[in-house]
Amino acid sequence: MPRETTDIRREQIKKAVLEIIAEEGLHNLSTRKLAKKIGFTEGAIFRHYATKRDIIKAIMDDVASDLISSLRNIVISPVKSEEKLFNYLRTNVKYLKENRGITILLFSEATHLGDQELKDKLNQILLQQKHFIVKMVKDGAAEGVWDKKLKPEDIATLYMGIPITYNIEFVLNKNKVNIDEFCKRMFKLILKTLKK
Amino acid sequence: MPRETTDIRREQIKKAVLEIIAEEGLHNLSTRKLAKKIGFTEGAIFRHYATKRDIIKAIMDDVASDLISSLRNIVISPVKSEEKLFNYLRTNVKYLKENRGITILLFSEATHLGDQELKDKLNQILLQQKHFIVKMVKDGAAEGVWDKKLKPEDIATLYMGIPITYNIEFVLNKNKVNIDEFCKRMFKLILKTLKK
DNA sequence: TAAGTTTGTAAGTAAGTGATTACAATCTTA
DNA sequence: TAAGATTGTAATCACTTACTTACAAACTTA
Repeated sequence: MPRETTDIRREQIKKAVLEIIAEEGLHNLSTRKLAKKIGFTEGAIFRHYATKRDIIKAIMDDVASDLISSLRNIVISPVKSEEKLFNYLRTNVKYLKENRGITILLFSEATHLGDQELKDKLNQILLQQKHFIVKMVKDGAAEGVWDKKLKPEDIATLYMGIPITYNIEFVLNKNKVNIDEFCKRMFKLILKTLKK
Repeated sequence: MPRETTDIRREQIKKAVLEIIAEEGLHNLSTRKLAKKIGFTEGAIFRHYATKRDIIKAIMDDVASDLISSLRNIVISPVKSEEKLFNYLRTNVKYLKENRGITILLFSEATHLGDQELKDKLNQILLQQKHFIVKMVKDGAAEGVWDKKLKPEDIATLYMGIPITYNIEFVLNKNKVNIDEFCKRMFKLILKTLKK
């Protein structure tokens, strides 16, 4: 195997990790399997990451910047609250669908890892998302289109369940769940909850 | 260790499995640790269950009968739809909180196990719950208190996210989330969605 | 081009995994 | 009470795990 820079190798490793997790779950991710997938030896992996957990941590940092920044762009976009919230939901669900490995990492295994550092990272990501929802709901209320008596934090909590539920349904029933249909239906309900 | 019947041992084993999962996660459950927790040898475990997976399967069967039957009792109870739905939510969330091991098994690891038989069992449990929600919503609509134009299946999907979200928040923020407060706030939102 | 750094390999480590075996103690039943 | 079934133990199986070590090849810089 030809030499490559650590930066390139790190990206390859993270990518391969997510593929394995998506296909076989975190519990089936071994450094042996990982090395084979990338096409070099186990020793090389530990040249670029000190431990297996470091790879997971690096991936969670990626999510924190990738997903969160694309959601942030929606939150600050100059469209009406209603359209904005729908865009947000669609982007959120789509991201989870197209990044199965990350979803598993976030909502299943990481939640119960016992590893406090990983838990903190996850918590930060979720808190950031909640913050986005709260902001959108507040803006909508300020615009006068949504109920001002609602607690935005409660809406955020209710909202958070939607992408997670989608993921579970998707895993269990595979391709049966259409993403656009799903988002439209859920959005309709949330909208009814939000309206005066 | 004194002799006991297989029935008694099976219960002890299942209980110990759930304790270990609740404390350390499924990935930290080994037959060695399990034997130590119960107080006898590994060989004894395999006297009462053929494989480790068989234990997990047995536990999921327990859930299917325990939780589902207590939820069924609420669904067929002779109270008003509104009260019924709240009781349901409270019981559901409470069960998940008080049975952390089962929750982990259901919503995290089992979802991504790759084991089709376990997936099927989980799917059955979730479908049953959805069916319950659909029935309650339909009954409420028939009574005239709730919006008949709503698709009960959509409400069921939205509902399903609530207990799961509670669990994630509970794991990440530990005791900070009060169960009664949480249920009341979420119920209020669902009710607004349901009303005409 | 020589010296030092970086990236790879091959072979290994100790520790842990689920499961099995041979055997003994205890219970049931004839 | 004898025979057969059931439940336990201790030792061990073959295998996988994350990670390390000794060394060589390739790249960088003087």
